[in-house]
Amino acid sequence: MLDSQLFRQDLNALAEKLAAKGFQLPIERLSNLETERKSCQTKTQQLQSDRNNRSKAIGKAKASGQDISEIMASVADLGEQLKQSEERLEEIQRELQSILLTVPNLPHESVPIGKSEENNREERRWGTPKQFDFTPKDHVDLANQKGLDFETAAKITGARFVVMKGNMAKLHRALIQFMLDLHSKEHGYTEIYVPYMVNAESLLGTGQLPKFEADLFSIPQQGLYLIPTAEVPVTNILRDEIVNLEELPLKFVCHTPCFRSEAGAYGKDTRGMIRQHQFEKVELVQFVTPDRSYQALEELTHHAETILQRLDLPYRTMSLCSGDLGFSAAKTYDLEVWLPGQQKYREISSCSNFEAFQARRMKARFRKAQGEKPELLHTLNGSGLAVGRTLVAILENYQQSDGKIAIPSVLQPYLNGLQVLE
RNA sequence: GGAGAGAUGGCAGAGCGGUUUAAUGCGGCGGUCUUGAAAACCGUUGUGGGCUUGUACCCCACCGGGGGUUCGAAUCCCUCUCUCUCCGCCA
Repeated sequence: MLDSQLFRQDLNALAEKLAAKGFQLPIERLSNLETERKSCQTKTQQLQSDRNNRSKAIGKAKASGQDISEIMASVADLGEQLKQSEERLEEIQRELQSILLTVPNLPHESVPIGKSEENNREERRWGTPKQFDFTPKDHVDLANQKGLDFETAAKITGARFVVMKGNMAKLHRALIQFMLDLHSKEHGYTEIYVPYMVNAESLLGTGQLPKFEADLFSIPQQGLYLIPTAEVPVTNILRDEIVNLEELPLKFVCHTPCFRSEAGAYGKDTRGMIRQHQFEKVELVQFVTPDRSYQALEELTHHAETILQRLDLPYRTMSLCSGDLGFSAAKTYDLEVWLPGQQKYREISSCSNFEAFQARRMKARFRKAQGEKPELLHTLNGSGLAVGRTLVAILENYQQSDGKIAIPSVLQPYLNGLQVLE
């Protein structure tokens, strides 16, 4: 959420900035609501003040045994007036709030302006796509005899799920372990375990609600949702909290399954495990002071890149343009890994700085020193990495002419020294 | 699943319809004293919002969440959530 003060100033300037993100600000409606809010709030508070004073007077008069009928009469009409005023104010504020909750974050000044992913800016490339002396297969063709089983998953659940068996399942697990270990041992993240179901407040805090309910799996009976990313439970750890400056930065690494309905992606990536309803992800989350959040974004992105480098997977780093930025993000780097089966770079990580956007929704704050006013934190997160897609990248990049798949050396210790997946 | 108890400021803990917009203690911060520190003493110490060019002042809201009764609610009523104790069940 943006600072509500912004909506009381130059709405046209604000609207212009939001237009870069493809959002149309309802200027007239906002300015009308804001005008009415101001007069209604002032009036309501005046009435409340009146009521408080008269009620106190009644209390005192009663205690000293005086006649209170006169004061009681003077207060008679106040009640109804106050009630109406309070109800109207509440209505206005609810409306304002419901608009504010659907306004996306503003892009950072360093973000390229553009409409779609074609306008994303390539920041750097790492590694060279391997030249195969045969036609590389995609992961589905490669793995259907090696333990990736979409048909069984379709039977027991439905489309966009997978069953993994034997060494394929172990390789998948090894990736998770490798990523968690690297980030916690070398990058200073604290490993954390969280619930895979969250309440609506948490989703509101990180920005998935109220706008993107259709993308979620929900459990209406209990009023819970399956998490679409660990970002939701982990970031909400600091909801309604005030932390001390000395505790910052807070850095968490967390492995969870992620559940996404993929509504609106019906035709996309139907083959294989690029786009599943359930997938594993290792997520990096940071809470930092506002002055160093952009430095933290560079660091966090580098932490995610390190995984790809250690696995020797070629990738490129893209800076998303304004129109391609997510709802809550001020700036995002996507990491795209090379997939020989598709002859394309495909997203495998997304690293974002949300500035105070999520923190304001969550009331996640820090205090510089005893007695100082609390300030909003900046929150960041990034995949480090999406595990399913990393598995795909390994299968496709490490395939051999004999159809077997070499195991990256950094993973072998996690697989009892296994060198080849047959 | 059954029975009961509870949720108050950073923490502990009183208040159970007005005279307190929450007593007291601990902790934090500032000061006095001291070569310095401790102790003692004095003062101060929640969050959000409104008004305001900004500050100060002033005002409003907040005693787990929501709703109600009342001129007036931390206090009474309803409801939800969470915590604890006992019983049952259980990985």
